[in-house]
Amino acid sequence: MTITPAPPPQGYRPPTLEDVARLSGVSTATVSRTLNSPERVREVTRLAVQKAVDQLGYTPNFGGQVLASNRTNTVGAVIPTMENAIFARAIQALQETLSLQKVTLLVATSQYCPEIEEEQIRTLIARGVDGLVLIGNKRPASAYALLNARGVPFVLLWSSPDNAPYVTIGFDNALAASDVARRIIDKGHRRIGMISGLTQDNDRAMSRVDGVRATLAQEGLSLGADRLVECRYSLAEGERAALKLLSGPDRPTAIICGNDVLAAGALRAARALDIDVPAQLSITGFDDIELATAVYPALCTVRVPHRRMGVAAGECLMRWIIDGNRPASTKLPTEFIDRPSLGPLMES
Amino acid sequence: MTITPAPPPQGYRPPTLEDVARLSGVSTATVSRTLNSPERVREVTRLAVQKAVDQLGYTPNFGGQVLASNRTNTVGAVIPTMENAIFARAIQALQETLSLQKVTLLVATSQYCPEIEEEQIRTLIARGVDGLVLIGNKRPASAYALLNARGVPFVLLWSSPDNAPYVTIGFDNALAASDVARRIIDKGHRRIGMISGLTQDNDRAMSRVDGVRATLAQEGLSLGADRLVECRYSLAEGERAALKLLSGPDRPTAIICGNDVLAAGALRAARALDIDVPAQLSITGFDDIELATAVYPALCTVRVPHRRMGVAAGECLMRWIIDGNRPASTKLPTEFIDRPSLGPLMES
DNA sequence: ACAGAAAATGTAAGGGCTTACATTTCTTGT
DNA sequence: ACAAGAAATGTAAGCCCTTACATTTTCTGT
Repeated sequence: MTITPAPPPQGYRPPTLEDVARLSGVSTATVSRTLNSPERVREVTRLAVQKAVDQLGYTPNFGGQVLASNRTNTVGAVIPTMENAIFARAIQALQETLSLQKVTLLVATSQYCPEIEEEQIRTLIARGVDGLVLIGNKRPASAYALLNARGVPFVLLWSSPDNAPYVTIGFDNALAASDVARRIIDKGHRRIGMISGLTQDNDRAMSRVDGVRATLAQEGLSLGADRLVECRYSLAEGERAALKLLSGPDRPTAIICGNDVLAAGALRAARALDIDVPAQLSITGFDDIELATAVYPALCTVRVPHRRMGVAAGECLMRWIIDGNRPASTKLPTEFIDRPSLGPLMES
Repeated sequence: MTITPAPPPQGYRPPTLEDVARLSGVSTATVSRTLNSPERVREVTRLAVQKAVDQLGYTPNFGGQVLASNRTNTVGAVIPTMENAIFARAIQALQETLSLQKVTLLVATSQYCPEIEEEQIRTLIARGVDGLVLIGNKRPASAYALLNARGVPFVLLWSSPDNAPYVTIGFDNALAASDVARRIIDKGHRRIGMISGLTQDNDRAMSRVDGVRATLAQEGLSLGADRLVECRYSLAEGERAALKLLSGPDRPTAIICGNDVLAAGALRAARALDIDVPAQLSITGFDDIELATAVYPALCTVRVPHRRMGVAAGECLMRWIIDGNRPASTKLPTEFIDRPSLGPLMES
């Protein structure tokens, strides 16, 4: 069995536009046109060029293209993490949308850290991305300055378009969370706790807390320090946070979680403490990822329009890049998903 | 509130190397050196150049760099899907490793489809990636031809290095699966079923089935058509497959799943049929993603060295790209993770 | 069949950077 | 203080493509 794959033939120089032009007997301009706007080339010419291209195995040189056209056909996205399926799916949708326009997506992650995010934005800009997709609207002014300095089109996802003067494709986090709280109250719950992601630097997490707080307030309830725990978005941290909420006196009968991963952690905590869900404790999540139905009982949650955001971001950004006009923001709806982890308050 | 962010100043032309050279009173070559190999420039000069760079806010033009150096400092990876956390995490590790060398990662997904994968490889090559990371070793000859034609360094992940004449950083899928089967047998199980990912086009799935089959054979057991179901890697499909395995007569007392997602699906099926895990049915997974401990009971599984593969792939590829020598393959160990979803056979 | 308009093609000028090689400047050892 | 070698810097030739504009070919209507 041959172990060494054919090495690049030495002295081999990949064919260039000029080689194709020579072989097909036309100018380089015509070859370029054949490749980029075939409708502007007569059929016979086009065929001849095509033939030469195939024969030589010609592939355009990326650097040359970029230098000459001043476009990379690349869009960048910076997401907090790929490990939460919700972002992975949105990115997938974005990618599919962009690839329809022959645009490639560069994905970077920030680990929810503003400094890393800014660094990633810088890197992507240095790579000449034609546009950017970012999550949320809370970031240092220096990051926005960077974006504006280069005039790179960018759209924000996940936040509410109401909250920032940038093109945003998102949904009303506060309203959705508020709705969850309302329904929990309607089930009779009064001792309600919340596990939130870190609200520092995270407008979505903040809005969700605000929404819950506002609704509780309508009922004269509050979300005191003993009823609200912030932690990073991980199963283990969610579990720890829930243990804390559940171990005090007067423990909550319902816990609203900032996302499904935290809720799954809370579920694990309930199991560890031998607290039945939903009979003794209701738990709700946010996102509606697959995990929500993998756990038992299945998580009551909020469905976030991740795919629609991804698609819309791609379309919106491409429009902006191509015609140069800053498009409008879009607010998408969320959907409350009722599942068994939320139940009525039982008298105890 | 201003709605329109500052537009790119019209007539604005980003500063070039030459602008920096002029301002700092040196040649463009020196500026280039200052940026790319500062140790070759005297300190006073370096400082002067740095100052000019800062003053002008200079950023190298990507196209120019690529064209002149014939390197993009980009590596591509094609993975089946981002929605399985195992790949997401490996990619994360790869990305971190590459970024140490100022290399950017382009990620594409194939949805486990060989044609899409080939198309993605083509696209990445057209974008001038300096190297590629691919999952598995089973793909059409045309895909390998593509890779060889351009002489792009590439490494394969996840497969066993024994199975293909390419640089591979993986582990012994067959052995790991075999080990799982062994342990299940040792717990007394004899009626053993398996839910596998689609083995067509997937050497890892195939190897896992082979491993299980071999071990069962040692005990005179077989994995007949009634005991092996193939399906796509999703929770719902795993559930459906398990329902099938569990609804026949003489149902298995243990089900080996091709990954954790399938196992979580199987767990859901067991719950639907009111079959207790592990008392009446043992279930094992593969990967050891977070999901494995989010479900109840926690999944017995095999820990796959995803991060190590990602890191090794990055290092290996960069070495290859830089010094031009094809590196060796690496086989990493896996670890059996014993958790409650696997229990001894109970007399019934 | 021909003028004039439209379509197709060609010419050639960049675009910004890296780097081989040439030149200048600095070190070192005596 | 000077020659020889080392270090630093400069010169200029590409790298490959796109596109504005110029030229040629084809088409249209009469």
